[in-house]
Amino acid sequence: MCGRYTLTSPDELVQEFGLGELPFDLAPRYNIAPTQEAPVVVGGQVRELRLFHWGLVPQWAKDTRGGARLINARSETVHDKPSFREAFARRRCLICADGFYEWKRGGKRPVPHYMRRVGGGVIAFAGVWERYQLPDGRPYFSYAAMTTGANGLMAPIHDRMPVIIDRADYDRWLDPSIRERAPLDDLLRPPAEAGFEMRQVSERVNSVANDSPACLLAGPDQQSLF
DNA sequence: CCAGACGTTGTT
DNA sequence: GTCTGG
DNA sequence: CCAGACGTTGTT
DNA sequence: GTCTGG
Repeated sequence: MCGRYTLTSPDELVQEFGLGELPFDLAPRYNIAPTQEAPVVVGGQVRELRLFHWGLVPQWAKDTRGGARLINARSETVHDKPSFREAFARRRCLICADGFYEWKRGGKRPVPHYMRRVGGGVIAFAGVWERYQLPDGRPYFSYAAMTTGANGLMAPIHDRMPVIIDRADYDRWLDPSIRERAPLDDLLRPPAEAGFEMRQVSERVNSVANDSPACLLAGPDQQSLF
């Protein structure tokens, strides 16, 4: 689950996360895919926007590709999986998004759907990140998106969805002094469906080469945007 | 002790 | 690196 | 997540 | 079928 998402209005990140200004240019994105770079918010003294690669590479991995590249982390088990345990305890982040895709399977081909806040708006996924050392000594930063069970809106499409952190909980999720699972448990439940909307979208999104507003055209007739 | 896995998803 | 399996 | 490749040899 | 790339 959660293998593609959007960040169509990056300018909203400044206000949403209380950043001074964007530290780099961000183009609107309609089809963010694993291995690509995308912005996340990390905590510490102050919140900071960073560009990390989607697909967590553990420090022990032989390289940054292949099987040791983890795009999702199950919230139910993240705290004791060797690949995620330390990242969950010490390196949590907020993944900057404003919608995400899920494919409904069972027919002859998977049908893409898109969930967003009603009318749009920033969505922060719960993430964990890692710093990997490349052979030449440079760091490679990466992240994984936490998943949880589907809420009522998602259930007809798929049984998993990303963990979504409410604005009021940003500080707690990012707080590096919290290293246990228990004080974060209530943040890892399926999001309330109120305030979200979902609908079928264009199969254009299937190909990562397509990163344009056309990905969001309503399916199957693809005649209109939201 | 060393060797080998370490993850999620969906599908069967 | 750390845990599990043999 | 889906799309697309998946191989070697010898010859140019 | 399975792996890699984006």
